[in-house]
Amino acid sequence: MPELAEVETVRNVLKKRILNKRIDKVKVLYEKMFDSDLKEFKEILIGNEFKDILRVGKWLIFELNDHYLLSHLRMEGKYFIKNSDEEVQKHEHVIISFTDGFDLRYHDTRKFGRMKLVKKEDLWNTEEIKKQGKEPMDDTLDSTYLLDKFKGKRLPIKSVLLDQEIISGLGNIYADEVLYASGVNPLREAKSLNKEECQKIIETSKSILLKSIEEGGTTIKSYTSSLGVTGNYQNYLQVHKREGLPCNRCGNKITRIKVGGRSTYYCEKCQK
DNA sequence: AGTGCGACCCGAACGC
DNA sequence: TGCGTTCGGGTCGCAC
Repeated sequence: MPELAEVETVRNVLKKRILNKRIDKVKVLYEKMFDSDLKEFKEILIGNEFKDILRVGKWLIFELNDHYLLSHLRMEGKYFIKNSDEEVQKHEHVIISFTDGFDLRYHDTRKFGRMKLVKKEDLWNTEEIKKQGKEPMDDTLDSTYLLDKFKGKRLPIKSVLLDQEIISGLGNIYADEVLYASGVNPLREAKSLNKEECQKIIETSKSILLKSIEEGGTTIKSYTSSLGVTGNYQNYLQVHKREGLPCNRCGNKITRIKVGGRSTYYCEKCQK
């Protein structure tokens, strides 16, 4: 489940491998992956090269000459670098071949990921990008901002942390970890959080994401990739996927419940 | 506007 | 063993 830390890891790894290489061929095997015109997509990519890779929230942004290619990995999207003569595997939906004989291949078992091409000048007017809230690492994310966003919200704080329009980058794993580290019960109405608790959420989400990026993200479902994107942060998880195991703070058993249809792990004793 | 829920997907896990 | 069923999880779109 790529969240901000995993997407950042993919960005860092890809940057070392695909920048400034001429694109020779493009093959799209699952067209619904695209929100933009497929023919135009191929025309623009062929002969072009990736100049840089950026990231906004969980969106990967490949910079071309006059365009950006936006890519969202959703649940299980992965990028592989493979030799062009290697057989195309099941679930490889987009294949971008470079003139040096290597491919960038997008692999997505569940086909949830999306790609979209936008003109450079339109990037910040693109709906998907424009609506992203502040990232935990953004120094302008403060308790005033959060209190304002939480105002009047009766939804459980867990669900609100997953809302990318408020804080951008948290997913189901880190939302649980942040709430545990903040000592906040996931079921609390967002509007009930005070300034100190908001502050705590900001601090812990920043430190948890930074630590996770340092560790190369979290690998829950183990997979091997030719990119070597196999993170270590799963070794640091305090509550996620730890149902029935003792809380590292108080020894109480970690509980698993459903919040807004999502699995949520927390300690009933430590999180008030 | 805020909220709730099914749909999109498919492999893995589960139940019998 | 083998088969059918359920689950998961980010985001969108629709209904209330």
